[in-house]
Amino acid sequence: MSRHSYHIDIESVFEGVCGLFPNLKPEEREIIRNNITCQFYRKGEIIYKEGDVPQGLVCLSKGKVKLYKEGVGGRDQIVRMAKPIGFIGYRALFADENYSATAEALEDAVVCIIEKEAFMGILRNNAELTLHILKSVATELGFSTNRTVTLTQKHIRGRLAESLIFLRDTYGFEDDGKTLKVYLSREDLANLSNMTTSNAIRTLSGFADEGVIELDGRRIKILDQYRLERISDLG
Amino acid sequence: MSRHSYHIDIESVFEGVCGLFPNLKPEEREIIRNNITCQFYRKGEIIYKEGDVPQGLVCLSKGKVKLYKEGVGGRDQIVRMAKPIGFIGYRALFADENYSATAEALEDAVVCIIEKEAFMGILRNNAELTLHILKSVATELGFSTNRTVTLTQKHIRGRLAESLIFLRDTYGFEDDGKTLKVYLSREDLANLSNMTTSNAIRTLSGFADEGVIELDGRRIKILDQYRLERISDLG
DNA sequence: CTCAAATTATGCTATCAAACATAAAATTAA
DNA sequence: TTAATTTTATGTTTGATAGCATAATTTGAG
Repeated sequence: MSRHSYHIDIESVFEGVCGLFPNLKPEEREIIRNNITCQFYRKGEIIYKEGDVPQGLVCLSKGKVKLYKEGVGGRDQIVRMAKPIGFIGYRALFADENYSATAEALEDAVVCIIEKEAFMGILRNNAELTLHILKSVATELGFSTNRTVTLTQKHIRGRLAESLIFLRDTYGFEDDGKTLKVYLSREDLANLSNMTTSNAIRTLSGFADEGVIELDGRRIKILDQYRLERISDLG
Repeated sequence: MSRHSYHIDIESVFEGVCGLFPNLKPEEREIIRNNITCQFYRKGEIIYKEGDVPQGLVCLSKGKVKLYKEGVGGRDQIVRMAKPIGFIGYRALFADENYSATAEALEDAVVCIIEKEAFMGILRNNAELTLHILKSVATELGFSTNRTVTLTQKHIRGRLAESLIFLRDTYGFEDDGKTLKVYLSREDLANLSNMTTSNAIRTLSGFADEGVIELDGRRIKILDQYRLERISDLG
């Protein structure tokens, strides 16, 4: 963990962010350039909280972030896992609402914010860009609806297997081609899969006993992807 | 139920649809006018199926529609309840995907379709309209995420109470100010609330015994909104 | 109208997952 | 380092909800 503040190369962060937008005009790039601010967050720090007012479009330039909602009985539900380079918190911004989830850094992270009105001004004059974003949000709505069904209908093993597959698809593997490139606590894994921590631990051990995965602390190695997918599909 | 095809006043349907869009230019209205087709569906008929390819923007002009996904173990999950005048199936259209849910008429319904390319052409040149739609979809994504949490974390009574409140907010009351203006089977109510039909029947009877609602076949009269909301909030 | 099918109702049983308890191991702080 | 705290692990109990069975009622088709 870095002791003092981390050096942020704003120029490269800016280029990274712009790379997410299709066909920006020079004057639009300039507006973004003049309305972007960066910030460093250490592992475990909160980037924004459920209920906060969005100040702009938040871009995750470095580090992984979990987004979660506080559940009815204290149990959190992770609703999204973000990776760099990508946006977080845009749903609330575009819906003109307060944040509906809390964003927490899972690793040291660099985040930049494009000031709200500057960005919305670009959108109001760029239908292509707005349509591009609409497509992303519509795709995400599809994921969310699917998730509702699987989280409510699959059994514990199916839900956990699906989460592992989801993590594989989101973050990929380490160089060995087997170890998930994300290191979550059992509690986070539980909150992602809608189960208690004990059940996440138990079920994970079960998968390990069956030889589907291998565990080493928070390292999860997927040994048998086919069987994992079958467990997920069968519910 | 009308025996033969129902007479559809295309002109008024067209005006109804355009009323959902802000500030349409005359030439845009003209494009829509020339690319709209109408169809009548009887109660119980399928408007489109999960997996079908969207042919355009579908507008529900008359009648109520349920949208559901087939669940893992045969149990369906209702993901949206649509009312006139409003759109259905737009998520798939904007995400450029096949439909992710099936749309079924709960009553005799009139539906019109604005041909896909004609409509997308308008969007590509109208950032204000696209932004307006983006806002709607972002708002709906918020609902969907909320729903995931409540459906997974609330107990049966809380889920059913929430569904009744949702139906009240969506369809409102009959003239008596108490009877829900939508008549669902117990199975639909169960599929909306993520529970078995038996449990929907049982829990509904429980609410009636407690004097929170009054039942008369599919008529549901909400007698005590405050208590119903408390049941929903407590989970 | 008459019969068949679907829906609603209710009781009983089985089971999955939560809750609780305890302890070992790992991490963090002093 | 040691002590405190958090995380992980595992066993047992409890409880909510699904599953099944049966019957009454309603709806719809012919």
